[in-house]
Amino acid sequence: MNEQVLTEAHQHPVAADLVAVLVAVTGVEPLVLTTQEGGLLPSGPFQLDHRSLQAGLRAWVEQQTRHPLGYVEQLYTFADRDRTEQGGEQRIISISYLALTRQTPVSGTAAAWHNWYRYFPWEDRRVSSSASDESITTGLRQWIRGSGNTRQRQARAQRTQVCFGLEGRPWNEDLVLQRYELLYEAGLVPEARRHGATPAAPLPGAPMRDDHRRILATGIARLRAKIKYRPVVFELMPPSFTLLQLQQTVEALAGRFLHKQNFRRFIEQQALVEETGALSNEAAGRPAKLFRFRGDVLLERALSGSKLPLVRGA
Amino acid sequence: MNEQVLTEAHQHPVAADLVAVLVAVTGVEPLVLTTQEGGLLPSGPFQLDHRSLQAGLRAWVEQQTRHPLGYVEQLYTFADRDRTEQGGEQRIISISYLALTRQTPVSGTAAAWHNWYRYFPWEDRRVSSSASDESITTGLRQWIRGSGNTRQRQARAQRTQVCFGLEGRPWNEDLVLQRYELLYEAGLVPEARRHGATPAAPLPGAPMRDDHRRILATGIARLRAKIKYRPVVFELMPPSFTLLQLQQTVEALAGRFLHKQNFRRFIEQQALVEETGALSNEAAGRPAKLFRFRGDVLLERALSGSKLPLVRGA
DNA sequence: TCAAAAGTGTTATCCTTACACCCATGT
DNA sequence: ACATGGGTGTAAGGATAACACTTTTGA
Repeated sequence: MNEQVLTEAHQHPVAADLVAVLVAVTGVEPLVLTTQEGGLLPSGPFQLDHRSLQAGLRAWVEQQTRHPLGYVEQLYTFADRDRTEQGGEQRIISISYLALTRQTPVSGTAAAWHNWYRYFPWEDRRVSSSASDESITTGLRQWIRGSGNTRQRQARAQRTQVCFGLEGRPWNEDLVLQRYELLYEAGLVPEARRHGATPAAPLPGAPMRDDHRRILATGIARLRAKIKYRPVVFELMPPSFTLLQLQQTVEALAGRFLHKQNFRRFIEQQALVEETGALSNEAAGRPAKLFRFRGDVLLERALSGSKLPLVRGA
Repeated sequence: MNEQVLTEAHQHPVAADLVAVLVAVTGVEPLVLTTQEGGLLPSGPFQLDHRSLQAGLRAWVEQQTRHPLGYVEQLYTFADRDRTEQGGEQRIISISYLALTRQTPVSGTAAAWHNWYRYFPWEDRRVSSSASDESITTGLRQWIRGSGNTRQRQARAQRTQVCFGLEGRPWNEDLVLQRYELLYEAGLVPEARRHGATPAAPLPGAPMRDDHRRILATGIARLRAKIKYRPVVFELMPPSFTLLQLQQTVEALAGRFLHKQNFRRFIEQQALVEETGALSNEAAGRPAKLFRFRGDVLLERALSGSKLPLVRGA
């Protein structure tokens, strides 16, 4: 293999881009911070003076949006697909991050918060599925029919059914990325046109530049999965909150309504919150107890839940 | 901000390295594929002729080890810390992957399989914790004492207790990376010396070059967490296997013994396997039924388990 | 007084954990 | 016969899902 020679000497240069999916929630709306009139996520190149990837990301986001980052975790690193629209010589790698914050107004920059369902209307199952669902199923049915052999047609049909919870299958809110990629393959999102797809009937849902919408889908999927087993929601909450506010925050992220009593049991069973003693009377109705997050439990126990059936002794 | 100027024009070049944590299991041993006498994981630079990151990874691993990859998933992208020992001008980022395979002998290359507990002896709780545990607790106690104020000392003590399941706390097998990083911070692994730590008493457990041992820890942690909710173990199994073999494979990965009957219920409850009809009489004792993995279920249902208390209607 | 939200009680069902015990085979 | 591993039964306890109902406030 003559490639072996390259191993030592050449280090093929690439450009590394840092991209942030910065999320906040107000009331019942999940928000994502964008630049360029909602067409891009905050991002910038990884530079030599950045001490680490995270440090670089923080620098870019704070510069572009005047918004300091709190909780940050790495999402995924992308390099395949035609990543930039112009498509120059150099390869670009995107290292993406999920960041959570209490929403604060952005001032004096081109950054803006947008409801993330603007980009993925089909992901909000709280609204009685309207125009969005109609055009999706129509478009996908066409894509299924458009495939060559019966075998492939069946595979496409099944994939569609699983992703969108059709034919009696349950809706799974975690499959955000799978759904987006399905629509991409089916040529139903404008971004796919850059990949030489037939320009099918456009779907409701705003596109983004480069593959930022795909990155956003990755972020939403990760967050939806994570709130189930890690107390990350609290990064999005004010210091004290009512249980309804907490529930509505989770509902905003998951795009689904939750069962009130069972949700409360779910929360109290994890012993993650404690009463502040104060009451809230912001909403109509009866004043609710205010709670605060017990940050200390994160240290005390390593929440994980073994899940495997261990033997007693060991 | 004059950095803004850089955004458009400059793309600071970095080198992107692809690193694979390739795992297999034989009998009761978890194995990882290495090069350089066990000092490195298979790796190589991302090149212009690689169609995607994964494609590049596959190319490198197949070239270095003659071993084709099956299941592959991205792990994490590293860039912080002094990544290379020489530390040149250029920044290097490592994009790491976890790969699973049925073990096959490697031939005619410098690659070799090693039991991964060679690098992390303390992670195997199946052997009655011997020399390894002794020197760890001693070393960490010293590190705790060595901290300035009482507050920090307490924090270190608590972190140690959670990570290593001390003071009545349960052992959590998922905290592989946290444990390694703790030992790194405490200067108890040789790799830390590159970071200017006091050369403390060396711990049992082989080091690796660059930060490959950290990447390996990341891979093990991911795999241990994942086997609990995704049927990835089957990537490591032969086409047909007994339930004991399956259990021992999981035990090898988790480093813990499992409860036989409950493990079987756990498996059958997920309906992931079916009997082949044949029997195995390789081991002593009564011949066991052979099973095969039902790959079809992966398509049928999107296994996920909502976990959130949804309302009936929606 | 009525709408809106808070909060309590209760049930059946399922999963988890932990026992104890019997079965089939090779040496 | 006995060691080794295969396989079954079952009972207690906790978590989940689904009910219905009472309480407290503001308008």
